[in-house]
Amino acid sequence: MRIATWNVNSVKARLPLVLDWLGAAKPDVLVLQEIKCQDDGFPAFEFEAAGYQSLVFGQKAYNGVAILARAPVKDVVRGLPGDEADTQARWLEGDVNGVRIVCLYLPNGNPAPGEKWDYKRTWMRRMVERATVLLAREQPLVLAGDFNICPTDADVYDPPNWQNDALCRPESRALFRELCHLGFTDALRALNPAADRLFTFWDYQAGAWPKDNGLRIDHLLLSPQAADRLSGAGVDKTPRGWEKASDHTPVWVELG
DNA sequence: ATGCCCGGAACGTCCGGA
Repeated sequence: MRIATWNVNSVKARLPLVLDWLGAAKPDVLVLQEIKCQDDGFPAFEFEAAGYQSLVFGQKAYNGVAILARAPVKDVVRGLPGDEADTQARWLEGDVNGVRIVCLYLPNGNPAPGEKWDYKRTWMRRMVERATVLLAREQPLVLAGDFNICPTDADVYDPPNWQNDALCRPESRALFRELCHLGFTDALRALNPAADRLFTFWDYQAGAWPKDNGLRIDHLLLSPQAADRLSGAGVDKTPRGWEKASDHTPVWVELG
């Protein structure tokens, strides 16, 4: 079972590229972030024609997450529990062939300090709470998405310039480790322990892509029951080089 | 010098992204 994550930076603007990639990579599940549309604007018909069912938690203009799957998605949860007042569409759960899939779009948090920085940390505490509940089910579970966190300096092209950014700050990294220490495996890092320049995002600005000035912020975290089945993981950099590319590229895992 | 780019909303230019 192949599961992939991709922050597409508008699903409408990226539709031809996503369809091309689905046809080439043939994942069983693809989770999308920053779809930037409401549920009724999501191109479900086009994905259905490509063999994928759509589960959408959308929002006008900003955020928005979706799960594309070849098999039915069951036991759906829309939104990260823990704050009824939170209106941002950043969390979507469902079971696919017995594997619990979470598609998440963690807040950026810049500038720090500030309201957005506070929101990021509060959101991450809610994520830790929810992940604890899901881990107790002792089923294969994959937290996949744009975490907006570089776990270590090895995940940053220029660590000194990024040390005060919300993606790299010690508080962000500590919360990410707290999450991992509940029992998750960072799939890409587990299979590539010494690799550097293992990036998933390159800014549109300043020639970041041709200079390979990237960050690793898109992750797939596996519960023990999922990690036991881990047989492969990778970053597919090809779509970042396409015309009209997203600034993120797909990351995938293979569960045997 | 967080500006360069990009998408959405909306129709001029700002917001958000990371």
